[in-house]
Amino acid sequence: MPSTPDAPEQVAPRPRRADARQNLDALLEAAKAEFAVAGVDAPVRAIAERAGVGVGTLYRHFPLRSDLISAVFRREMDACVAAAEELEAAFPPGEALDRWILRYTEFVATKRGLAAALHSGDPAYEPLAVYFSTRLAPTLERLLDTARADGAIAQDVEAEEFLGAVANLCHGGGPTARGAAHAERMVRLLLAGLRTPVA
Amino acid sequence: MPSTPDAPEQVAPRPRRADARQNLDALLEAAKAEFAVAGVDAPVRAIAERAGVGVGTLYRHFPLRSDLISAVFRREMDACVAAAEELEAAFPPGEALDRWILRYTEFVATKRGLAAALHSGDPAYEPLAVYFSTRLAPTLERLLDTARADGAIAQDVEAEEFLGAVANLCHGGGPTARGAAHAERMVRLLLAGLRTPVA
DNA sequence: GACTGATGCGGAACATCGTTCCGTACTCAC
DNA sequence: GTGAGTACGGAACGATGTTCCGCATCAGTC
Repeated sequence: MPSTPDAPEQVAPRPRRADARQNLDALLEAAKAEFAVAGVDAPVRAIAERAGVGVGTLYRHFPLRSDLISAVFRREMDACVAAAEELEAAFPPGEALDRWILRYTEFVATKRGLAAALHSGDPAYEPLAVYFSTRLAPTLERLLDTARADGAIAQDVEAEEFLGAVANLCHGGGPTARGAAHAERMVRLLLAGLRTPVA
Repeated sequence: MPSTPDAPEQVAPRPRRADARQNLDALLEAAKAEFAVAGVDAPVRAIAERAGVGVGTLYRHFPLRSDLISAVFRREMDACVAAAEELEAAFPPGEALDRWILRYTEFVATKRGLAAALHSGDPAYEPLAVYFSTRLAPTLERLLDTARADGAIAQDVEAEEFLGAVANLCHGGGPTARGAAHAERMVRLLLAGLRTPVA
């Protein structure tokens, strides 16, 4: 990851007081959970309540709704990137790739409404899109390169393109349970496709 | 258009009283105008005010917000289909095709937020998606067939696929003025592509 | 043309949302 | 322990979608 500073600082620095740090973490966790069940349009009050905190506290840490969304997603993207490193260490390249893509699928599946937010034209989400490209894409690219060098996959594919395809598979079908299963089948199909020798 | 009844009746029949019919038309016109400037999320009160009626009147005609959206879009899709017939009569096949696609582009451009609504999973929008496929796609298919028979275009393309591509070109770039110009350039490029002889 | 029941209208009222504000409580360095 | 400053909670505000009902208006009938 060449052009990204190692720890892209939060917009606001981490709070000095211990209770504030605890609340911030609780908010991020609660927001993640609410987003998973209600999409990114989850009510602010529900998030605050789940975190055991008042809405004022939420707004202290995240002045705009989009700030909270961005923070949660950056956090989960970072976790996704970290998972890649663990998987690379624990599994052979082909299997690491498969496992990571399914991990990524899980990430995307809990982000109902995110695509709409990103395409809403609201400039508040611009940094999130950039973060997506500069963190996730290089990670997958590395996994793909390693797997290809190992002979695990045959096809050549753009990392960003592949990430987009998987995201579309997970979102396009709607939020039904049937849709989720369908999405996973399609993703596995994509992964199988990577094994197919080039014509 | 084989499987579509000629006049797919409104969910509610047209009102008996003359003033009610007038208000309904005013609401549809006002909603179209508001959607064009504010997207489909335009406030209900703004639509009612532009139509010169109270919100109660709006909700009498369209019990759910999605009912109003559906009604406006069906009306505009019908106008789009009607435009095709006029263009076919007035222009040679190739030019009729071009002009219709640009007409369709204009239609899609004023529908910010519609794609998100359609993919929201809300079943209220299902009939709208069906109407899209059963009205617009056959229309374009006829235009394409005629143009191909006339030798105006060389490529073979699925009507629905082409409609989707144009819609994505118009929505994907965001709602900026630059985006609109960009979209039209890309659409014209697509149309030019249809002329390219097959490899 | 007047009458009258049915039809439709307007906008106040309600619930919910994102966001702001400020008195109060807590924390932490000394 | 103490004080200064940080952070908290939730009431309050404005905007939204939606409901409700007293009142106006229309369209047949005599």
